[in-house]
Amino acid sequence: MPDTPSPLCCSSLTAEPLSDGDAVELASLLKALADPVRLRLVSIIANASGGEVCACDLPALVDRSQPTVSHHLSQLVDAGLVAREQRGKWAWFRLRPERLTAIGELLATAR
Amino acid sequence: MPDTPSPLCCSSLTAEPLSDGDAVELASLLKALADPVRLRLVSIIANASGGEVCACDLPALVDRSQPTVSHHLSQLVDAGLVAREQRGKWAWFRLRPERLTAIGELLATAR
DNA sequence: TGATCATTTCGACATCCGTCAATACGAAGT
DNA sequence: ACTTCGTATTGACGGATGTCGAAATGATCA
Repeated sequence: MPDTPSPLCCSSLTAEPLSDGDAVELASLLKALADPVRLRLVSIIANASGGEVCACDLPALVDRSQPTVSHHLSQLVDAGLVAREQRGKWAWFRLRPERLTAIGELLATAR
Repeated sequence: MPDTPSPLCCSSLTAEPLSDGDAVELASLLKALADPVRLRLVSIIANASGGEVCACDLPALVDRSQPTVSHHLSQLVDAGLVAREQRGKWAWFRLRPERLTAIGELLATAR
């Protein structure tokens, strides 16, 4: 699990043509976000009071089975967009804003 | 073909939980971008001198067959990220920066 | 150690997606 | 009209993805 992925920090879509490797990495990041359920999970976590949400509440909020929600959360965590913390028997999730804003700034520099 | 899609303009990921419909629409936009070949196409177009590229050059640049490139370009056009113009027998493509920056700003407002 | 409860993993299924070869379409020129 | 050449569409194939029920894992408490 790469904690500090490489190309997000400096590359811009418009500064120079994307290398093949950077394109694959950026695509996998965007793919983690490019699903309605995962987008709603992210926005729910972002809007939670205290900035964190218990996994136990999420299946009802996005109207999916508990295994499905767990699957989507894993993808968000793997992409580095969301952080997972185990507290007692509950799992809590919070946003990693740096990652989101990094993607955002990369796209926002289009000209 | 919606020329002015609704939720991109005002909604933020963090302002309030995404509605189901907005999530679907945003997801389809991100999905259009979440592919290595399409990302490279976008960055190639963005870096082209004159801001536009002839379709005839693209298969070689992204190392895919002509039908595959045409398919990807269609998806980018359908998503409103790229504009297509027929000139003689050649098709030229240019970026639609507003759409890219809109996505970017939406993601960049994560907190 | 058992029992209980929250979460993840597994297995299966249907659908979607990227890809190419073959074909069809369209615009220019002869 | 016919040919040529660039681009789009079709059809098919393999692999990835979203989904769920069932079973496995892990953590707490009695």
